[in-house]
Amino acid sequence: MGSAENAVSKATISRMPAYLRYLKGEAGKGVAYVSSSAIAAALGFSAVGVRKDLAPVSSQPGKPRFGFEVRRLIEDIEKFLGYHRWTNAVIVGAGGLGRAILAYEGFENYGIHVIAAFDSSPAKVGAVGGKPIYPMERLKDIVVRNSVRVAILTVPRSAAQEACDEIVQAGICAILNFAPVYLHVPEGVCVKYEDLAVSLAALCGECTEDR
Amino acid sequence: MGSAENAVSKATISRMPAYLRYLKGEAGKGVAYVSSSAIAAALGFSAVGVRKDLAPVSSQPGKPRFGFEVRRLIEDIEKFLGYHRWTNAVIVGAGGLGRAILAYEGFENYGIHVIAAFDSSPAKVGAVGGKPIYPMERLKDIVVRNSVRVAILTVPRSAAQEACDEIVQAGICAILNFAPVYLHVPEGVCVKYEDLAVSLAALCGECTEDR
DNA sequence: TAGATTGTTAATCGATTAACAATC
DNA sequence: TAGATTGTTAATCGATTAACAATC
Repeated sequence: MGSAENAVSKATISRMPAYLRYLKGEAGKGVAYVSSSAIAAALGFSAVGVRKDLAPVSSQPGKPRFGFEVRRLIEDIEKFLGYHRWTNAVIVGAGGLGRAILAYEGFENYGIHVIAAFDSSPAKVGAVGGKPIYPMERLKDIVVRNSVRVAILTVPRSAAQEACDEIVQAGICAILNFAPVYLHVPEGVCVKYEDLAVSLAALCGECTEDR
Repeated sequence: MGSAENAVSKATISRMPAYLRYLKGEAGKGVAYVSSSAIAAALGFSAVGVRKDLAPVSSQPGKPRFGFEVRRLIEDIEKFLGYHRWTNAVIVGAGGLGRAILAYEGFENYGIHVIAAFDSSPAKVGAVGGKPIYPMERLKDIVVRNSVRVAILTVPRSAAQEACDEIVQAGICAILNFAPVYLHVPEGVCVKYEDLAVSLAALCGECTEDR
């Protein structure tokens, strides 16, 4: 529990979701054990790399001749990634994307409760998929009362910085930003840019590059 | 034009969108020149790193005492990232997320035309934001006719692999996958996992970690 | 036992940082 | 000119790969 984390590199952490996806797929097919080389082949990594990644995360060493126990490893990675601590999140901006995310149920698997959305337009107030959409005025109140730490920002580009300021004002410390704008935030607040167009453009690039 | 790219590292490329976002923000404020140290401070990078990143991309070296010309640099980075070559894309799965993305106009800035969506349910056929939603049967035909190379997969988890197979069958070579499932694809097809829950969970982690 | 697979130590590779000369 | 800022060469750092002993 020391502050010097047990030396798991960022690169390793970034690969964990890929392991998790693959392992869940195998578990679904009823596979009980999987070797590092099988994982590596499926994911395009090296087998040694896989073992090195899994070593500090797995609660039980892999068994020579068998490999890793799939179910147990899934459990370990989820625990490692913190999917077992629950976090409350809100959505700011109830347009098409915001509403789609509000209705999406997949977050629960990752220990995230998306509890509500907010929009400055009164016309948008209401509910989607059983979850409420409130007017912006209520943001701070609800954030504080539910100790929400994370916001998903899905307003149009032009409204992004203003909405961001309100979010920060409400006391939120992490923003997943879908607006393609650079956001100015005070120190201590982290922003992750989830720019669909950039992702897609990058993919196009990769696709074209190797021919 | 040689196949050995002019040595721009992957790490450098991954930072380009951040530069672009920041520069566009400054351009919007009317700033004409910006120094590497200003960029670095705003983005949390090192000034030397910024200069090294920009050197191979910028068509004109930075001017001592001034820095880089904002407008020109934006132009250069966009060109470098290929936002000027147009690519056609389609969406597979016209649920909430698929429709939201279909209606989203931001892709045009990145040289991407999202031309249509497809869904296996006849009830979903129609249009959103002036763009058509076709039945899945028409996928291959339209992909071939418009030489679509990229697909955005927004079907539910359970339908993902099957839809993916159809996409690959239609001749697409890159998939942006929003379903939280590991996809099996033939060699040469690249898949990017855009797992909202993972992004959000990672953000929560970062947010919690440093206290 | 024999063989497959693991975990670890050492070597390589790539990217970042530090130091400094070049330039407007 | 003086000073701020650039681009580049060398040193450091971190992550990946290679080699190999340990294990069921």
